[in-house]
Amino acid sequence: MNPSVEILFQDTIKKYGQGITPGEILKESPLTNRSEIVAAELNGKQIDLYAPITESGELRFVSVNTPKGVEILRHSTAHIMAQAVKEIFPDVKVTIGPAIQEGFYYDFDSPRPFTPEDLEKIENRMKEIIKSKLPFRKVVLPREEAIRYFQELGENYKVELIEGIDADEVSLYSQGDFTDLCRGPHIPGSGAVKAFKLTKVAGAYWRGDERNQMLQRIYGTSFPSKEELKLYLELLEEAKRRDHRKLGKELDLFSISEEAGPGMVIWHPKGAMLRYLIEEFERKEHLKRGYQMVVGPQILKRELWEKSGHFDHYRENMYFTTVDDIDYGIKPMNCLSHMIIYKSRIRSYRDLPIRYFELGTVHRHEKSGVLHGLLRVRQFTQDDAHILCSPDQLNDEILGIINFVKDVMAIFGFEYTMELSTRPEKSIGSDEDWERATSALETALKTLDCAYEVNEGDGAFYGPKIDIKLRDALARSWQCATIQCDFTLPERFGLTYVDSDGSRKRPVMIHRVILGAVERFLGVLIEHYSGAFPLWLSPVQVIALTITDRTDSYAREISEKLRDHEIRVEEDLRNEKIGFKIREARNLKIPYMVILGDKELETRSIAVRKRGQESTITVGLEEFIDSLNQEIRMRSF
RNA sequence: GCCCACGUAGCUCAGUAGGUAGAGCACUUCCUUGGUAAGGAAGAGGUUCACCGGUUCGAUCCCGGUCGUGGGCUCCA
Repeated sequence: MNPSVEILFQDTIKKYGQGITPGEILKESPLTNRSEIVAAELNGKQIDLYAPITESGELRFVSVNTPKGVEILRHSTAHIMAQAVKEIFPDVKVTIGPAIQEGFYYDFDSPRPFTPEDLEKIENRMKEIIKSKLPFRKVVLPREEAIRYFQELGENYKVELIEGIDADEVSLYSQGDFTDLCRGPHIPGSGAVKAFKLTKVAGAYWRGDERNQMLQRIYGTSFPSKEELKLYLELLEEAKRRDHRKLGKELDLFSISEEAGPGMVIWHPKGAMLRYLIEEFERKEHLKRGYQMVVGPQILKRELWEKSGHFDHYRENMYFTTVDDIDYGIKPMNCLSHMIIYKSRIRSYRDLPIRYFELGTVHRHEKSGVLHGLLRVRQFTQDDAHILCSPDQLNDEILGIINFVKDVMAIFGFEYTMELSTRPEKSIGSDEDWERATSALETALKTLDCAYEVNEGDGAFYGPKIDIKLRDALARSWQCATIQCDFTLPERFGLTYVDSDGSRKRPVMIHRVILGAVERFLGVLIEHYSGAFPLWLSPVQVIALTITDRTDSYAREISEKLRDHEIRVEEDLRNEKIGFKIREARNLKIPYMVILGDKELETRSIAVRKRGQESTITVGLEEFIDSLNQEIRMRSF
């Protein structure tokens, strides 16, 4: 019998001789985007365009303009980079080079670090490789043979990788003289790379383990077209413009002083105002939802941290101090005093749920290398709450928290993703507890129709959790809110309540934050709004600009009246031209300028210029105040 | 904590084959009273180039260390 395969493609089945390749089928297909095709899928499995087909099935093509296609393109670009690196630096050893979210990287073991000049050289060599349109070839070798092959080349990392693969055969891809261990698939040839750029060098541990050898990682990216690459690079530029560290300085919001200490934020008047506004907002929102405000001490005796388990598990991240020969731990979390409040009297099931809220300032000794502007600091304030409830209240409580998060994020205009993390290998608590808590979290997510991902085994050792990650204006995500169930602390601290039958029961504790840390949230918020805060959050809402000093007293009168209506207003009475004052007010992104000259003085009016607009409108002060108040109430952007 | 890069006036940055440093903005004073994105002039400002050591007749520049910042890695109870 003549071996043949039946291929379903675009709703029709056709017979081909065995060994036909997707590339050949593509050539005779009526597809109009043939030049975009980088790989194929046979029965849902990705294969190379030049791979002989040996089984029947449904064939699809993968365009470079799809997420799957661009991943293949980037992965192949990483191989081309490795080829260039090996050609220029033969004594470098290759390790791994996957595609990642926005590009690719490849880790090398190099006797000396790469320099920016090296990157340029590598880029140039890559361009030559691409120009010469080298075909990619796939070879399948028995495992042992592949190990021998890489052993001879001295590529011990590859040998280690293959030794870890549980299969009889492994696939190798070559282009030119370069061969790499790889599952594939790959683009048909180096000519398919249209637009790439190497972006940075960095250190990275072999297999991501800090006990291992530090490797040299080169990051790059690759796009189907030059235009897309350009757009991406422009996005990076935009990100730099929005960087909260840059805007924090320009708008005079905060500083981090070497003198004071790394990871310690110093809030300047405008930044402190921003914080105050956020905190006021939070207090109100929590009171509305039945939380009680509490305040605990900044340092608590060391024994208490031993009792909670923090001393055993978290000591490295804590600060300690000794006063009158007594050891204290500076709090890295707020839960302990909340539990002391709970324990201060006997609780009935009628008291539950109890929701304690604290804008709690904590200190954590984060490793020096991880500090980053406002997003990772050593002292920060959490909008922290601990909910103590009976097991059957868990569902409603979690539902309430998720709704809280949804409401708040809508006000700021954030998009977000949710992740449910389940029981890790090392954990404490009974199966029943874990099941109940996990299902409570899951039920709430489903009830509220939330899209979420599950991270199996990624929960805390004391309970499952939901993490909410914000997407900022540049589609980067930041972990802010988190909801964690805890079975340990109520146990360790002997928390109980008296149930309806008179028996003592153990409450469940939920740790949760909505914004996370005020510092981090503000950092993300600054970038989200690009420093142009909505009126209700603007540290300065209105600035009064005078044209000549003839209107100085009128300006003072106007701003005083605005201040009487709790509008945050500044005056610019400097001996400068109006164009100059407007330019500065624009740079400071103040929502409203009120321009005051002889004309306005004469008619007792004001000329209002709104942020983002070129022209002014002349109105009466009362009318202006009314519209400001309305905008503030709406919290609109 | 690890790898790499960087650290010059309040800010953004230039500079020196190693001979004790400059611009713009900001600041002060004066002139200018000007209607929608930078009016003009003068002045002051660095305990001398993050800090500490070393090499040198001499170091901001070379070498070593420390601290800090940035990009990554790891971590993020």
